[in-house]
Amino acid sequence: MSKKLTKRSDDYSKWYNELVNKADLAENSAVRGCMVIKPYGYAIWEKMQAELDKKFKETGHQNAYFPLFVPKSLFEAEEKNAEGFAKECAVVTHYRLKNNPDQPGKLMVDPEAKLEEELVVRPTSEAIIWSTYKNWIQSYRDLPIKINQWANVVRWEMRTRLFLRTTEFLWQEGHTAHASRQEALDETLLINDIYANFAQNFMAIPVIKGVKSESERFAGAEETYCIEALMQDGKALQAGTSHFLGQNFAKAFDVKYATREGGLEHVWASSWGVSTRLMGALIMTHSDDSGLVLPPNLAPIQVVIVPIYKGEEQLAEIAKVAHEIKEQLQELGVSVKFDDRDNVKPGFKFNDYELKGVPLRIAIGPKDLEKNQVELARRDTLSKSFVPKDKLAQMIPNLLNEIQEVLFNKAEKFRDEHITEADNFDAFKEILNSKGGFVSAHWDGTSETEDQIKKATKATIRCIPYISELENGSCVFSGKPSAQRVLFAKAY
RNA sequence: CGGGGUGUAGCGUAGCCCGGUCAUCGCGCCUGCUUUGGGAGCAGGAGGUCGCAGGUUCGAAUCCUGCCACCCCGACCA
Repeated sequence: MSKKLTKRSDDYSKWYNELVNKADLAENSAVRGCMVIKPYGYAIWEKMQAELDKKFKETGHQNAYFPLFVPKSLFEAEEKNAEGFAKECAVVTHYRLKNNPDQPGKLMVDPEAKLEEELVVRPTSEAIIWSTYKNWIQSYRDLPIKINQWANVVRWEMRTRLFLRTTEFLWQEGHTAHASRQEALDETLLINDIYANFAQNFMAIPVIKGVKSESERFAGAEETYCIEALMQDGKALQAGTSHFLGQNFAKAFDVKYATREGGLEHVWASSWGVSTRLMGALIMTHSDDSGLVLPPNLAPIQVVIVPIYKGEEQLAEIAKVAHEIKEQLQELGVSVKFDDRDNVKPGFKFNDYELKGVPLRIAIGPKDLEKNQVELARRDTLSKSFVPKDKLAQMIPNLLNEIQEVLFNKAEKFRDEHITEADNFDAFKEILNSKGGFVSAHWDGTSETEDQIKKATKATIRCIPYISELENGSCVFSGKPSAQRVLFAKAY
């Protein structure tokens, strides 16, 4: 296997897979379509979790946990939701194995141990949660309920891809119940904003907030809001969704509350989630041919110190300086690793931390000790400079902020350059085939047209952006009147 | 479930058409010495039911049959 990473431009999928492996983020497991998230990858996910969790709690949400298994009868209660997920459910039908009489040493499913009712492994938790909320809600005094759960879900997809689409994935899913339509809608939008801010400010991933078209809407929702990001290969990625569920689940599970006025009404709901798919977005937004590039906010290691030395005495001298620097920086809240492994050479370490996307690298050698300086290298620009040792503490926090900003600006510029208007279908197709990215075009509002466009180009409506201004035009496909542009793209 | 492809060491592979010291090479791993300012060098070493089961043959990784697994392209999709 080559030491070098495949170039992004040569084979984007191959580059992506190699990067995920070589940066020590995750690997395919022997289990169909599932992945193993390795410690380094998981550390990044934990950073995301911590930040999101903080935001949810700041806005009055609480964490809870609901069962993995959903009895089929509950699962099917909300018909549209059930229908939407039916084709990708793992189902538990038996609860016991036994020795196989025909093949000694092998086990078989015990036909005697068939479940009365099959259990669906949750592809999403609305059903199990709403069957529980029914017991929790009687009066307007019980509302709102604003709960989030960190969990795994299973969707038996035909084709999988590390982080972007795996059979099992980790996510958070929020499920709220409210006394009024407006309150539930406000919640839905609030969360979409939280997602957008998180993506942009924390992950440095520019996103477009919008509404899904009917055919892309969550099964069982009245409206799906989303954030859409653009990857370096010109394909769009849905990075998060927030659904306004109306009273669909309340009706399906008969969840009513006594109003202040003495009436009895169904409650209003929202649900929302982001998943480990965001890891994929992170990789495909910032990485380069040298590997992962992590925004400082997400980097488990923000600064790595690599010693360059001959012999143990020299290492000891360098280690003394390295530890000084490390302590100084840690007091400022910067996470630092001093890599004094003796079994790999400095050059290997340089490459390794570049692959892993560590934002800043400090190299200290004998020449630096003499001059009281260090070599400081930036991952985002791959540039190096010599910095007086005493300046580091004041420089580095600022530099980390700067890198965070630079990464966002760079990604935003790329994204903006890849939003192209098309006013006829030939231009539409041409844009998709050449530069890719989002195509901003008029659409007549029908699912039929969307479907035809998808068949012809593989592009779908990613969203109807919030900011899309009303503008009279005619549909790029059917020529029928349209009131605003929507964003099309090929998507992951 | 349709169409195409692949199974050889932990990973990536050569060999297969044309059966016969063919089990090849690279990475990784182990030991030793020398190295350390951009993925170390040299020497030695360990590691294989050639996917599984049959068949043809004096002889099969190689040919034939069946099975299994995986991958890619579609349908599906956070």
